Amino acid sequence: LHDVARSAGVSIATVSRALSQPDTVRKETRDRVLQVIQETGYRTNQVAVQLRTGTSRSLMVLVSDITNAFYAEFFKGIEDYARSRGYIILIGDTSEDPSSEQDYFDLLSSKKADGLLWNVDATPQVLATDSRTLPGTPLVLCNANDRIDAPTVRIDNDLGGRLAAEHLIGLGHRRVAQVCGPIAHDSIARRYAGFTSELAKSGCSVPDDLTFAGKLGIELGRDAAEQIARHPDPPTAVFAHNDVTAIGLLHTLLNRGLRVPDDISLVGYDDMPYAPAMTPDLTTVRLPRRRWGAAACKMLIDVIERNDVGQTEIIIAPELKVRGSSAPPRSMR
Amino acid sequence: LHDVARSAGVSIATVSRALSQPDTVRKETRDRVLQVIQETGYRTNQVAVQLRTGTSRSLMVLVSDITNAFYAEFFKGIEDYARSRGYIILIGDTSEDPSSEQDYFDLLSSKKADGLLWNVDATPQVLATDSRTLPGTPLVLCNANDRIDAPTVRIDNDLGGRLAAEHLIGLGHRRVAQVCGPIAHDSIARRYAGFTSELAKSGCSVPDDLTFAGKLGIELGRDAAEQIARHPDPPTAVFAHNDVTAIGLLHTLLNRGLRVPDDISLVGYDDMPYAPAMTPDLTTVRLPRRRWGAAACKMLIDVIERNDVGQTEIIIAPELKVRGSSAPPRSMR
DNA sequence: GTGAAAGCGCTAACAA
DNA sequence: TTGTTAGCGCTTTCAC
Repeated sequence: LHDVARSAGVSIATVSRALSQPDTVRKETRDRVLQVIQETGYRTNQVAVQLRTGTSRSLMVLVSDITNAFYAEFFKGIEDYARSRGYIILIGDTSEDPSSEQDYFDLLSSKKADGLLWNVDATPQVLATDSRTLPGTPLVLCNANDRIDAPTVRIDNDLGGRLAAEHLIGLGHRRVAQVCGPIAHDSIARRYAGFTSELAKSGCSVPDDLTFAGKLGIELGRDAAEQIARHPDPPTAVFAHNDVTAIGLLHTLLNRGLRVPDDISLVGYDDMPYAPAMTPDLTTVRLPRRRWGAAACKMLIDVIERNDVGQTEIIIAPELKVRGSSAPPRSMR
Repeated sequence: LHDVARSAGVSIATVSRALSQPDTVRKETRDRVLQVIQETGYRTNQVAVQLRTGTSRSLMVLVSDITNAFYAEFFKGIEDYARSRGYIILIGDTSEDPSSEQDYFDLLSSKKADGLLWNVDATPQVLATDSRTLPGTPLVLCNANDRIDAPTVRIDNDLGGRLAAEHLIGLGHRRVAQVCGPIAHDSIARRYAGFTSELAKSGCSVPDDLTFAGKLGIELGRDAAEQIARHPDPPTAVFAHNDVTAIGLLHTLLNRGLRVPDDISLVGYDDMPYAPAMTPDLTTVRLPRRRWGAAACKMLIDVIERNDVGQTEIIIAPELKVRGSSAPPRSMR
């Protein structure tokens, strides 16, 4: 900055102004300054700006497991929107590890980021031990969490569960299995509740021995499929709480000689990119992940910039994608 | 800091030292200071530290498309290793957009990050227009790129291609198709070169009308499959440059009534989590993505901290995972 | 319209 | 062992 000022024959204050408030500087002066900046390739030091102004134009995004391919589109939605408002994003993976969470929170209180977009599943342990750890920075949740009071942009998982149930009931299924994630996660609990309550409308319920719960993933799907294949009175349909799990189910069911959807129908959740390329292609509840990320990001930036946020909770509706893995049960054909 | 100093009855310098160089402070003083910090919940402002010391203990990771699920494990490898050395990572998606790249480079010259881990595919356009844009910060590439001179940690894609060819040749295939990504990408060019050169050893080559190139993805796989299915003299095996593309191929081949691997064998690349859950499960070239990320991250931190980096190029070997989608051609059975 | 100077919160050289 | 102080690079009053 000093060098630029010297070369342009002005003070550093003028250079600074030429950059941040161009109209407060006479045109000729401004042009001269910008000329020098062009020549020297000067770039302002963001850290100094940040220290001085207390603003970083960056957002922290925290997820519990970056390994989950599910987040890819979600990040993209955030990234694109953030960029359009002049922010960049910092993605962090807490691995649900308290010390890791603490590290990221420290960055926030250091004002390295202006706000936090938190896709929290389980209530983080930091909150249990020390309520002070949640920094007084703008925060938007991407999942409902009754332990934390903050604006939220979330998927309507209750609706998602109901869509799946409605579809299966509509096809004529009455004996149905469900493969759930950790019920302590709000998003999972709602899928579960939506699915079972919609079934209940038709007098159906999922028996305990057809309810499988665990960490969602291929392995859980495989395990559930094994038990279903061995079951004396097997279900005619299964609802899996995400597509990866559904893939595991599908693979093992086919291996065990069951035909999908002839013997058993399968409904997934998420609509991952590979869902339409399974054989049979997977009926699933589509989550508009990119839109979800963008909406959450918009709300966070609005909070940061104290714009009119309007509603404090946005609920995004999923959508059923009917494909080849679901059909009426054999008894109906 | 001032407040803590006042409460503890010492100077701010002592507080600073108690935190960063505990042994230069008398134990009693230190304890008193730490006590106060504990009570007040003081957290040091990283931005100020950064401005003063010129170090941020954070690393920038740049990829061209975060939407690619392939990166998930790669990020995790980086994250875990970075954390073990006390660094945090900032993930950015350039979308191969020059202005976006420029924004991220600015962060680097601002010293918001101590170094850059760059998984560059195509040579970025910033380099073409302005050679000054590449900041003088520590840089490690995660893909070879002859336009940029920097330490590199990369996958041995030549070997990957050769493993696929060797496998197919070994099974007895002689008429083989290949579905490639953009040949301008170094990683793709090497897969291609490795595959074709290994085939050449057995006097085989991939005819032009069985070579399909484009943006890797389900659609490319589908298109290739259509053409293969219609081909008057179809191949007995296909090598796809990644698993997503292989999934698209598999789906359409099966839809067109071809049996895999009975009529046609299929080999993918990457070993994505869903590869073993396809039907048939996918033979593929496994890339140890987590190890790759960790190795790259280690090299970058070593460069930053001026440790002995040793070699300046690390090449990570992929590994063939033989599964159900490949078998000898019908003529050999 | 422009310049001088204070200061964001911290670290490190130097002094005591 | 501890305190004083300069200054990292910038923005922003307040004078001129």
